[in-house]
Amino acid sequence: MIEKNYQPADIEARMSVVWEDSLAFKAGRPDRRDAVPFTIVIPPPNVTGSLHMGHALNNTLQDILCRFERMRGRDVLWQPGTDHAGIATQMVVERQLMERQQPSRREMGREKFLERVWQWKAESGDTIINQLKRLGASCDWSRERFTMDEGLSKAVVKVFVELHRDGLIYKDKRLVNWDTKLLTAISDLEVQQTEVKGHLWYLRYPIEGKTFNPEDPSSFIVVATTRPETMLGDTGVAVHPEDERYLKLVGKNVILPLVGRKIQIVADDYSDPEKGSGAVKITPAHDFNDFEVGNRHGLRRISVIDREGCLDLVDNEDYLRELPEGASQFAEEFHKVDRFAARKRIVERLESFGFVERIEPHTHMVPHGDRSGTVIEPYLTDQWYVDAKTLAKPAIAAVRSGETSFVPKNWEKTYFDWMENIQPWCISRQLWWGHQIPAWYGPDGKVFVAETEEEAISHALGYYVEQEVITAEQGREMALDRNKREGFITRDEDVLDTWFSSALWPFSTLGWPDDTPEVQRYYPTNALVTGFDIIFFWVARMMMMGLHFMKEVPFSTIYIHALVRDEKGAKMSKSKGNVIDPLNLIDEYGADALRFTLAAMAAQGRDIKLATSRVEGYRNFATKLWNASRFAEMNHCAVPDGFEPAKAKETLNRWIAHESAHTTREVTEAIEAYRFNDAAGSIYRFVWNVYCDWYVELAKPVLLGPDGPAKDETRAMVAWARDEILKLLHPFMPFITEELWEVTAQRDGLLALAPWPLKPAEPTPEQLAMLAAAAGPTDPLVSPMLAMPIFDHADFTDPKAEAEIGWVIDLVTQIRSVRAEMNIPPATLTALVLAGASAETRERAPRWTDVIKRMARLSDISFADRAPDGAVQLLVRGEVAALPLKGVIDVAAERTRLDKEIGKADADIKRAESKLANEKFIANAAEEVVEEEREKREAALARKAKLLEALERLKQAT
RNA sequence: GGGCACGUAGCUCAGCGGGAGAGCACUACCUUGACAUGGUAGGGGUCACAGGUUCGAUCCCUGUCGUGCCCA
Repeated sequence: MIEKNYQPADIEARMSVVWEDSLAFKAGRPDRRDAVPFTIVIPPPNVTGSLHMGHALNNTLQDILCRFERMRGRDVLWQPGTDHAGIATQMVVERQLMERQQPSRREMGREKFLERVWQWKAESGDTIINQLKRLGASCDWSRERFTMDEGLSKAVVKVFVELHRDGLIYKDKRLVNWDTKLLTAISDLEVQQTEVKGHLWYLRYPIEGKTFNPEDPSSFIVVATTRPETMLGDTGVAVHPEDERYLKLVGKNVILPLVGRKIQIVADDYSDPEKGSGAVKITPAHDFNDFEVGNRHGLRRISVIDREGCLDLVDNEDYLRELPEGASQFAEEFHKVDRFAARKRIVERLESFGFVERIEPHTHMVPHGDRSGTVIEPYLTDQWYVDAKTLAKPAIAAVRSGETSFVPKNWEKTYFDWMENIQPWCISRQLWWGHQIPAWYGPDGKVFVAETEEEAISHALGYYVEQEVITAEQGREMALDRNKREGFITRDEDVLDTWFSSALWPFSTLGWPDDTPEVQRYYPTNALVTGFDIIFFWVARMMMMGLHFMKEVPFSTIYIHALVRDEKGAKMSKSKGNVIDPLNLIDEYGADALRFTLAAMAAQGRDIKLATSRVEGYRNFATKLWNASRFAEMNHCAVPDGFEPAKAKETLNRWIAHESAHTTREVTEAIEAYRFNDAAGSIYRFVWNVYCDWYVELAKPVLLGPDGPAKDETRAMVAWARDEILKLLHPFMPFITEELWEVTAQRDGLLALAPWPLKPAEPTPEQLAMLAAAAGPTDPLVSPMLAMPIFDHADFTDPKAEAEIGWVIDLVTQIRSVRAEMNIPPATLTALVLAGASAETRERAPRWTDVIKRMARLSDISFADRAPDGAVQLLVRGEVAALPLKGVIDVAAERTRLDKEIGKADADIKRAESKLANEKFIANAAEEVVEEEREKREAALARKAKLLEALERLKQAT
């Protein structure tokens, strides 16, 4: 029994339990053992996060694919899980500690702090998972993974050790993006360039051997800089090799103001003669470009800023080397001054000595940390790097060859551009929460990379015995006795970039490095569904790691969806306060409505500006379906055993079977092509504008009429078409459809596992051979080329039924329209006269008398040779339908109406004729197009003739 | 500066070489036995602008203006 009102919250709560209890989403169900697998790995959300609109969209689309393929009979694995999100999570917990005025991370120490983070993960880790369940995500929840699980950690260590062994991971001292607030290195991708209004300072650097005089330009060279405080670390000045202004100065030295260091003027292309003064100061330890210039000219690197962004001068050997007397006093004065305060003070000091020529306002891009928001400091440290350039090569080739393809295709360009210019990937982070790097250091700092500490110590002992640092005897003792080797080697404190473990997600979640049945069966995965913002962070790295370790691409299709924005097109962000919480929408309108909205708006290549009114509209759509199902129930509609829609006798029933088959094809093809919006639009139209608006209405007289074969068949067909709707709609609106499926009939099983109305074809041997030869997409069932369906009922067509029902619809629509135009009240019934009707119409009409009378509010339908005098005359598919309204209608108004109609016909005739008169059109246009134009002309001419006749009759009547 | 999108009804968006579409909003009428979270009918657009290609351009090309995003 269907409840009177559609209450999404009740249904959704109940269906979640039903699915969970029946293990509906479990991969590898026994009944699917022989089925072709279909795999998607979820983009793992941050374990401490909560569901935002982007997740809602992302997971809705994945769920549509998974539910669709599950219904098509495949063994679906939608692999769920969460990401430990190193920096983000550590920040959350640290903030908590601060708010609760508890000991800080450093005060409590690494071990205690990590315990604390795990505790927080245990408390909040279920939040997002439960939210995904509320959305209806049909993941195999029994397989949930976490990037810091034991198994996944094992994969991480293995990958690190192997890449290190192969020389693809290495340690290097170079400039990194340093976050002075979080006190860690971050990767290029985590840096956001932000436009900042700053200044360009023009500084005078005195030339060696000349007496500095601010009035004498030959006594100094002017350099322009945006960061005057880094001048303390300058080790050169660069000018362009072809810049004639400075040619004779190249090779000479300048004396660094305030510091007294002697530095060289070098010629380098990096200096842009158009910019600033054409001369730039070179600070290799604090600027990426300067670092390169320094390398080219063998300039020293002097770090003058510490990890917290303060000047670091006292006891700084690099800084103090070769400085004149008195330099240490200056160092003490500025030591530990914050970089921005130092900027001000140094400029003041320079000004007081006349070293500042001028200051210009200057807008430029300044790097900021995406998490901390603080200005990133290029900082010289030892970090671990991945040789991304080498790993990128196969990843580029795989997309070039089409083994993996992007949908929409234009993202491939973005992918190639980035991959072809890829930089070494800095993977070490000075954090505590994450995978600790499996590297140990011996007493002299030598690195031993190994999967376990035992392994590392054995390598180390072997090495140091060989090096005669320890004796063989000592080595043996230390190997045997844990206490004796205590502190001999120490583990690298750093952890890995979160994205390092995410990069392994498509195979680590399946149990790799163990050779599990899941790895065999579900790798490579079929589709990856994600937003463009993580193509670099995640997609590219999965491609690299997948190809390197599995020798196969991780997925054959990468579907890139849009960003969800607010109604005005602004990116949703907490700081702007324009965030729409998907859970609020679910509470208010139901998960089905939200899902349908997102799917309907997910047109390729376009951002989604979410308007709540759309969600409301689709909630109404769900209500409509609910009520239509109630109607079917009230009329005892049920599908009898062995019912075959294609064998229906009644035209109306054949028509809905025809329309249903058409919709099935449309929806199926659209989902296969990732055109979610088209699929949603197609099913929406079918449910509302075909099934509800016409089929059910046209069926009412039969259902309310006397019992008999026609009524039996109609009851069956109403229920059958409803079931087809439930199936087609299920991937989009799983809750309401599953509920209706359950309550409308005795079922063999869940709708989630019911067969899709249109089955994919098994590839033929020829197709398989073709596939092997082409070495193309590895997934025959989703490859468009091979998706030649075996139709069951979906190839059913009945043009005759379509024509007949089309006539009924046109007739009713036109009568309604003219009634409204003539202001005939709904309560007034009118008669209908079919004038000069064809044999076909005379045969058809009696079948629809009840329906037409009911829907067009008629008292009677009759035939006549010609329309009665003073009647309103309509042209329906070329024949006259007359409403004798003498006395009721305004004759003048009717004449105006007819004139307008004639005008339209004239316009059509004119358009068609001008085209047909054009020789070039006849010569060049396709034959069908020309023929179509002729038909249009004939139809319009006929229409006009009839209308003129009608007008004539009207005149006679008055 | 380079790249990628996008300017279509009041709003949010589809469409895309052969007569402009949806939802919401709006107007009028309707509580008819699934549904007022509804029904019926209707108004509303030189498809940003200017050139070009074509028998034919909202659609393809070029340019201009405007908007957004990504990378330097």
